[in-house]
Amino acid sequence: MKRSHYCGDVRATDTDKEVQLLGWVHRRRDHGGLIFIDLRDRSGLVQVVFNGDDKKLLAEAEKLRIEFVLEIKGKVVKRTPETINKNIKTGEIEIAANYLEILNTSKTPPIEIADPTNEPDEMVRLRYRYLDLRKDKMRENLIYRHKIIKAMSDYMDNKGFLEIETPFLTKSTPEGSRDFLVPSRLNPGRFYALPQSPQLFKQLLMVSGMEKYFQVVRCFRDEDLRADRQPEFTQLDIEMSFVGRDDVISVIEGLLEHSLKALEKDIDQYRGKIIPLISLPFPRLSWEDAMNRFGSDKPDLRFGMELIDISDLVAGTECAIFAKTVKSGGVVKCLNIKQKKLSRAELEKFEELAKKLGAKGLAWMVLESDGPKSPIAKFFKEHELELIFKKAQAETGDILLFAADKFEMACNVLGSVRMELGKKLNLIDANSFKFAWIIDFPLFEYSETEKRWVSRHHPFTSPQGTLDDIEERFLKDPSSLKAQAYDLVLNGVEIGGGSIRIHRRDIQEKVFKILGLPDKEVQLRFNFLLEALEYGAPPHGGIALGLDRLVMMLAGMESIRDVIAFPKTQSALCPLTGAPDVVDPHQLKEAHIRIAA
RNA sequence: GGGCCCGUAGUGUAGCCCGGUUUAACACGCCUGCCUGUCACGCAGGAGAUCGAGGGUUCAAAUCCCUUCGGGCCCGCCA
Repeated sequence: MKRSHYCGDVRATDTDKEVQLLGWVHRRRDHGGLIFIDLRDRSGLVQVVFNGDDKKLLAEAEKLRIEFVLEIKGKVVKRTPETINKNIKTGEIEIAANYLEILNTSKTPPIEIADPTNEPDEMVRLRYRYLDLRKDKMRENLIYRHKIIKAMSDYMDNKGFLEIETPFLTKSTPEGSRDFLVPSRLNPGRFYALPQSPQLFKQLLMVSGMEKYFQVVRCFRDEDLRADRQPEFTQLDIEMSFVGRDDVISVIEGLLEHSLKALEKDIDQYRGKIIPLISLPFPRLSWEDAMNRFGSDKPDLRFGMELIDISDLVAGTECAIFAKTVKSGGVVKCLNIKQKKLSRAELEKFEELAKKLGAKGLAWMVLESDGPKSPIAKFFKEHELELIFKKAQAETGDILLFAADKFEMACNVLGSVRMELGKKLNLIDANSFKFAWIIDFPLFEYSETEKRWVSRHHPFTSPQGTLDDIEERFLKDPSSLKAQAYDLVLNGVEIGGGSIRIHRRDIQEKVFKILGLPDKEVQLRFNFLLEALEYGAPPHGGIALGLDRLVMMLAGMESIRDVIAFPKTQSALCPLTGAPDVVDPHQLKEAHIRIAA
């Protein structure tokens, strides 16, 4: 049984041809003696007519219901001008059926496949995912995803990269996210871990002399879920030998340019999608600039409203909160909301948000024609206010929001407020795609919970500078050490990150030491890496792109789940299969596992 | 671990604030009948809901209170 055409591909040029179609009943319009069926397959819709000339066939067609699976044979006929349907690709023709076989019937589906406006509760969508995936939106998203990943693979191949698979059953490493563990039946009491990323294997492949590696690979992290985070997700993982930061960056820029262009070819398979126009090279911002100007290490560059640092202007004022903050090494920053009205209640909402994020408060000034209305204006002298207004380019009708805190806290708080304002005040053009590189990240950050310095990227990231430099600067101020790391950001979302790696044992050991990892632990967990670095490891570096997130952004979706065929709920459950589930006691016994009750 | 929002026929919603004229409404879908040019077909009729679950307040609870379950968004977490 073979089809002659896909439903969506039949055209006026096929007129008078006998065709054979396979598909699902999308909609039916039963006029009694005349029945229309919209037949759907992956390619789209075509109208099939049972015109009543053949009474037996018509009687059979009367049995048809939504989502029945059919084999249809018939003749392609041109529609009369007044019956042409411009809304579908096949609207100039229809199929005059002369044969119908019902290959399968269908219960009434809990999801209205033909109605794009009716989107059921996500629980229903995931429970009946195979039906949800029949809808245009999801089908188009999955095709779009396939096309872009295929284009990426082709590009990598053309550039001489080898796709090499790395193990899923691997070793748990300290640092980083929580591992998913897999018990080893053959080795009682021992566990594999699913990889958080193929990081160490791709480095070992560089030691192996593979030079250019890539992999479209699943990664696993047992952390709490978000709209853009799933416990398993897909990366385009890349590693190269003998490269520096700019080499990696230019590969990715070329990759994205190529892949987005390739999407244009198949645009009719995912109508409604925008193919972003991008211009190379992407802007680069140092981490510090990104924090200073946008209050985020993944700034959304689709709108302005940058943060303004007024620390030097308030240090000597009588505004105690501001002056004290600056004196103790913190910063005072503000946002200028140009010519927008916000009620006192709305301003208080933003203060609430700031406090939730850990700020002590959020001060505001409403610049009215008769002067600034503000709880804190009285602490400033006239000329002090004027300097602040000048720096913030504030004029009557503007509103200023202030945060005073340690550098990162003040930036993050105003950065979040900025994003909320951007959404609330409609400053964001949903059709624009702003890529940017964030570079010169700090190598370490201090973990308050662990009371020690931890890697901001990962412990294999090469520091900027020489070994002596590193020792000296670490002793003086660990936060001043910069990493040879880079993140790719799109519209305020981190879609990739990478670094030049450490390829010398002595430096790697030094970093482990700084991180406070006991020698024994290092020996146990990372000895294989340290050893490998001693056998002619070339300088190398790479990057990984989060493909789910990238596709989500490009496809205009708000959730990563809309570009994953079978995702999990926020509590990491699969409503379709019921995973995770209890297992048979025999299986537990074989895995040498006892459940603590 | 914490904050916020949601849960009403198969699906999407209204009703909830301020308890009683509600016999829980509307749209889609479903069922029956009619219909030869529709394409969101139309027309006539019909079935379908213990209002997530449990408890409480009250003469009276979808509506108020408490508990609990499930879903979503966020903070923490995500080298």
